[in-house]
Amino acid sequence: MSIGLLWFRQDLRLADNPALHAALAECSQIIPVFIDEDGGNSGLQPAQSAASHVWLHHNLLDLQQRLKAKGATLVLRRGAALSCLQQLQQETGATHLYWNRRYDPRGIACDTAIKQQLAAECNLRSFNGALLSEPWTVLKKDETPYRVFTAFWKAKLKQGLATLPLPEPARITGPTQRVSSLNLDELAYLPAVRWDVAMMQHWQVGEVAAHRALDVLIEQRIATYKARRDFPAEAGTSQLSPHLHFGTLSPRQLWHYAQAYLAENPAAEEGVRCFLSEIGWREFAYYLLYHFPHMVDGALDQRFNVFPWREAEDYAADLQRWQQGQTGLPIIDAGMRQLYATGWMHNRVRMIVASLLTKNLLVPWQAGEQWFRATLVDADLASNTMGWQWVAGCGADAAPYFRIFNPVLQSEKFDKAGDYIRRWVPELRDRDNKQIHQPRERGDGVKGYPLALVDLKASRQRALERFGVIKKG
DNA sequence: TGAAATGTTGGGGCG
DNA sequence: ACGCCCCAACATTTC
Repeated sequence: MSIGLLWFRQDLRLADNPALHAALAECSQIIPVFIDEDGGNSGLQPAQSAASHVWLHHNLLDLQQRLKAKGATLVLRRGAALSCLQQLQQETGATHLYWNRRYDPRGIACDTAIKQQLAAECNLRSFNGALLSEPWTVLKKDETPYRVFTAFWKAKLKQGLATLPLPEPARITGPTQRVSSLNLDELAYLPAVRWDVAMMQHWQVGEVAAHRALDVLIEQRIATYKARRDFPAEAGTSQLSPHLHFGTLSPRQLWHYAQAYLAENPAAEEGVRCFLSEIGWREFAYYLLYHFPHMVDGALDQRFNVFPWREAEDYAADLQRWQQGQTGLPIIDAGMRQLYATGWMHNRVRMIVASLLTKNLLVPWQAGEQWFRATLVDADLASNTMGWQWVAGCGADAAPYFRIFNPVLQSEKFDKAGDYIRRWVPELRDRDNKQIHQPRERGDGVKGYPLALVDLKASRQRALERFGVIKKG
């Protein structure tokens, strides 16, 4: 008789789950487990990913219920993964251990140690559940990793990605013995002050909800995705990012459903291709993180190691106004308030607010990345790191140093009627459609809204001068 | 997956 | 009728 430990991490789904699939094929009893590796005093403090922890709480609740309906009970533990798994193996006499791989440096180090330590007691098997293909399978001719997205994506598409998603199992047989578990509440992923309740009104969590959201994307949005995704007032994006982060959807499922839709609707090709290339950017993010692990906290482009960002005591007040959506720049404040209220921000606006912080305000990208990590329900180390470095100009395929967004022009272009701004900055509701994009100036008669934090023209000039140093290498 | 400065062109007003 | 100026509207270059 074989007993399999199935370790859930960022793959909180039953369908298209390779580790689960293999465990069911090889074991007569399955013990699903989730470990709170960052709880207590180890590693990151909870506050550093507060919003996504709220999502995680609800997602674990969903997984618990779905597993129970199939016949298994989710075991919750807290602590270092290695010791938790060692203990579980001894308690249960498990013969196998299964997981889907992760690609961040800490995760890889942890998993490698487990493989070494548990190999004697357990048959260990890991799978790809998070990516279309593994990072090490795509390299340039000279066997070094790509640093340019289009070349990377072309090479990846050329691999052929035809594998069909795995089905959801009908039944998962749990162990005959009782396995002790923490209660979900003991993991304390919900905050003491319940700001999470309002935030979660914007979301539906779990695997069924993920597939509903996918249906909405395919049936209502993907055909017009290319044309509509850039307008933050519209529901033109997929909004699947938290589902991808926690794995209630796999990129392989997205790929398959989108291709199936395309086969029936050839006219939607442009939209489908555009959406799939966004999945490609996610692949690229994981790929870069795997090949260049120092990206987590340092610039990919080493020339930026000596870049003269402002010092913390100098930028602290500006950073705070940016975080609170009180910069006096309408599109910026709209975005930052949407983020704080809903745990999500439209991608176009993410680029605009990030450009302001890193270029106009010369605040190091790490400070912005940290705030996004704390406030986004989709907070994802790989995507977040790549995105911020891309905007700051120190990443792969990065925006050149001179590409500085003008938030007023961006606003006029992508929120022409001011709907997005009015939704999130009610102080400006009564401005006309021309005025609503403009920075708050002295004597413009608007009440209860701050004067602009920076002069856009002067701060642009300052950034050009300072970033110009990088150009010379 | 820019913005701003600079260059070019062509229509209309006007002397 | 003609040249001149102005200035959109677009294109190109530079940061």
